[in-house]
Amino acid sequence: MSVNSKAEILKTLGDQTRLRVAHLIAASKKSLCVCEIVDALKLPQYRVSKSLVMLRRAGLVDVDRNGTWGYYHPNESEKANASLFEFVKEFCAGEPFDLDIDALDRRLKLREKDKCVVGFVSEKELVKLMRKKGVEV
Amino acid sequence: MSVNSKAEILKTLGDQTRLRVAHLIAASKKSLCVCEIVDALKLPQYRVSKSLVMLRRAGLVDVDRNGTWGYYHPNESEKANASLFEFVKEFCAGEPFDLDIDALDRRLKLREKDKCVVGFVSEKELVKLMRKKGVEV
DNA sequence: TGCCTATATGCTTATATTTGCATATAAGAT
DNA sequence: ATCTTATATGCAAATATAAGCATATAGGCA
Repeated sequence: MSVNSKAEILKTLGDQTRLRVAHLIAASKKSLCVCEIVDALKLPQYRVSKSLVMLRRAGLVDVDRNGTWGYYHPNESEKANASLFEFVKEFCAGEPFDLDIDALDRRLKLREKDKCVVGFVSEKELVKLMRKKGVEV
Repeated sequence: MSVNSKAEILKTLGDQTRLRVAHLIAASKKSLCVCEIVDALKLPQYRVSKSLVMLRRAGLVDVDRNGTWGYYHPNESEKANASLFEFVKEFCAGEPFDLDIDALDRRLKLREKDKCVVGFVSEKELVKLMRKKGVEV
């Protein structure tokens, strides 16, 4: 791989939004739906969406589409990515990034049969839905 | 460390010139003098110099100054950097980056008592000096 | 003193990037 | 068919960045 494409990968990760998104995808064992990422990071949808496009262009993530819903996960077809995502996880270990993971984990509790079944939800709605579902808030 | 400064580190590495410079510093066991880097990468001096400033600002490298000469090495005072440089070495392992290492190794043969004693030298001069010194070209 | 040489830096231009907003697309439900 | 919802994208403005060249600084040496 050229010097340029290696640099391009790091540049893509070198942005707050994209790094948080990539870290979430790296750290989560599941494929993540866009609205789950949006809610976990509390960022505008278009920003997450654009970040995902760039991560995809850099060959880092891939998407499984299921109707309108898109599930993002590390792109395993590039075998170098395994260690890259390991690095991202380690590099982002600790305080500020952990909070994203926590928020994601809560949000994932709304899944049914391991699939996302709601779109964006505010914190208030999230709590309401968790109560209704009977999961720990 | 904030999300921002982590992203900043990756952004700093996400540039062809800076990545090549960082890789050279990561892969070399020795502190490298600016002119050695310039010659190994065959890039304009100001470009290498500016790259080093940015790598330093990002906390990645540090310099020991010896008169006009500057010797750059990984900044060990940030303990997270050890694994970061390990990553850079692995990430850049292989073809295009290896050529930089080869060029550096040749250039380092001109050192005396492990110190750089010449400034920029062209390929032609390099060969001449190596012959004069009696080292393998 | 004045001249080299190693390295850093200021300035300019061209180009890229980020952000935000509005809107498009497209699938599903009523 | 229409409405809603999930996701993507086009555009404009503000800002940042990279590249190149010229020049500054500053140490060592004649």
